[in-house]
Amino acid sequence: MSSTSVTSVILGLLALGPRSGYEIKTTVDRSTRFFWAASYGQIYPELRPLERDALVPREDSPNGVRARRLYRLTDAGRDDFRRWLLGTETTEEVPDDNLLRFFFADTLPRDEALLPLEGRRLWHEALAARLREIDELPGDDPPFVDLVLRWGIAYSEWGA
Amino acid sequence: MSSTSVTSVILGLLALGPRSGYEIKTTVDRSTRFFWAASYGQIYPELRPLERDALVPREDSPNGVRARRLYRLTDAGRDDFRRWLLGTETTEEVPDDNLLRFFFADTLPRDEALLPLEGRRLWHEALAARLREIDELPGDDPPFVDLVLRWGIAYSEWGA
DNA sequence: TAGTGCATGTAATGCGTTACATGATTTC
DNA sequence: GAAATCATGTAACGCATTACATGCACTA
Repeated sequence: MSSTSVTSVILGLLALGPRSGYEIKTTVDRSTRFFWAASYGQIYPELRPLERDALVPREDSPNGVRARRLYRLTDAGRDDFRRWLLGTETTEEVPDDNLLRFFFADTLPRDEALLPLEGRRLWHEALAARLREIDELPGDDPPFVDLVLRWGIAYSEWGA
Repeated sequence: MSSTSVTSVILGLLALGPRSGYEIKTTVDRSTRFFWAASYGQIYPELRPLERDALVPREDSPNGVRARRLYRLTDAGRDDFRRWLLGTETTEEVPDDNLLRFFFADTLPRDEALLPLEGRRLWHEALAARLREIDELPGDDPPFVDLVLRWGIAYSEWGA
């Protein structure tokens, strides 16, 4: 399975309940859009290989009369998703993966649900440390440039 | 002049002092990288039209012996940059422009330097309002999805 | 009955990153 | 004298957005 963010998000949304491609898109637009967006051009093509890997077998189930394809997670798919969700590959730099895991934390049982949250916190701390490092070395930065750095530091620290 | 972010950033860095393409890249890597990055593939090609528009006439000035092209802002370029910096086109959704204006605020005289900061605050408030709106309508979201929304709201409110 | 929303998909387009080419110069 | 850094640039590639094509169904 290809491991881009789209894959994980699709799997995650299907873990919350069966959906069509169209619904995946609208859900993303309502929820993660502010930090992570997706377009039909990503979603529909990605559904194909996911079917192939037996992760999401589709059921042609017309809702009322209108034709649409509902996708549902198989156990294998649920496992794959769980593996991603509990994964901790520190994707240094980009906050996406961290936030997305955070976002899907409630698909986990109660006693594990805090792990993604913890991962996010660790990432925040790592970022804060790196920014502080930069802030302390040369010293020839104009005031506002420095302010943005401080803002970044404060922002990271606030994530705890 | 094309009005992508690269343009503004190049202009902004040159407003802080003359630089070469290489130095523009390294400066960006040290400073804005965490929220806005640029590659040679963007920087060097963009320098050409900026020259054409007489914004940044280059001077072939070997530093010591090594050949490099220093770029300096013309008055016209400074004006263009100032116009962008004080601009308030609310680029709804994407925080980049806001943060970048924030970042370059110290190229402005003291009495105007707070304007970009204010712009950033307004953007934060607008975002917070929108998230709160979303948070309040349907109500069928699982707990952590809601938590992320609340996180977004808190984050936005914190920007004040 | 005209317009909007549901629904699936693909092709074109745009844009940024990665990788490469090239060469001088400092540093170890 | 080898490796790292300074320095400028371009071509290929990958990937996501935009726009388009298509058609049914609900609603004003």
